Amino acid sequence: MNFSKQRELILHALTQNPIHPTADKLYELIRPFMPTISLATVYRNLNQLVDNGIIRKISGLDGSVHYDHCVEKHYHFICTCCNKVYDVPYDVAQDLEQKLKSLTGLEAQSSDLTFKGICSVCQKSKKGD
Amino acid sequence: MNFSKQRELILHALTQNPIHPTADKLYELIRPFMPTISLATVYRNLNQLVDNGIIRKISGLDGSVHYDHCVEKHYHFICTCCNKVYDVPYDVAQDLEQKLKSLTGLEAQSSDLTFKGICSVCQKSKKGD
DNA sequence: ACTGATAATAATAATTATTATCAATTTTAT
DNA sequence: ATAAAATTGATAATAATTATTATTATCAGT
Repeated sequence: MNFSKQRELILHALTQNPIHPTADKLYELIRPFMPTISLATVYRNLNQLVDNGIIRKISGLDGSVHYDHCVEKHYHFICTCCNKVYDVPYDVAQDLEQKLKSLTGLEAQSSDLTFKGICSVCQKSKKGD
Repeated sequence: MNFSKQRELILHALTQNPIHPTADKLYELIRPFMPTISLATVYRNLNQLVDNGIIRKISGLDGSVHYDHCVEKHYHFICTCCNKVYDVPYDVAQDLEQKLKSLTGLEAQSSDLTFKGICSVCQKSKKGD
């Protein structure tokens, strides 16, 4: 992977906006700084960054894929009401790959744990109605 | 939900083909038995069955969503080589929602754990080359 | 500084996946 | 049997992603 301004911007936008954005949201975030950037470039770079283990994909939300700049092990909580993605600390479940191997023999390179529910913000606003 | 032949067939195809198929794959599987069924009907019914907790969605594979007839708690292993989806028994990780709550306070309605790696079939065939 | 090889880009077309629309048909409860 | 509600097939519309193509940027080696 060579250096490119576009890739820098995408990575920077991901790091500065820990909102687990989609490719499209990133495109929006970056355009003010580089109006000429192409959506295809965003997609291409995101895929490359994922392939190189620099960022992570989060799927599970309906429709589009979200991205996460944080490589440290952690999980996600998706609010089914506001669709926000929250981080969940690693100690909720540890060494899952190891347990998988000892129980089934399968060797996983990665694991992805995602919870779904209603976040506290949405629970409060619902009560307030 | 009313009864309909189409829904019966979709559910039956899912149960008889534990390959975690996509909507499109199910369409293929069903057409020999009912050539007039519409792809839209397949999508519509899958969504309804998911909403009623009769089947489950599996996302995480690139592209399309896969479906699982089994409602019993279990997880998945996706082979990055052949793209097959294997079932992983529940005892690999138990009571995750409870641990989430006690550690973070978040209340999850569901959790989804997916491993990725290369299955034994693909590992063997690679060695054989 | 210049060059060739390669990688990356913008713009857009193409593809794939899914949902919405709607008139016609089927199912269910009366 | 019949009316209301639900479901269907066909297709259009939308959304998400990937592929294409001509052009431009990067970088190691002159």
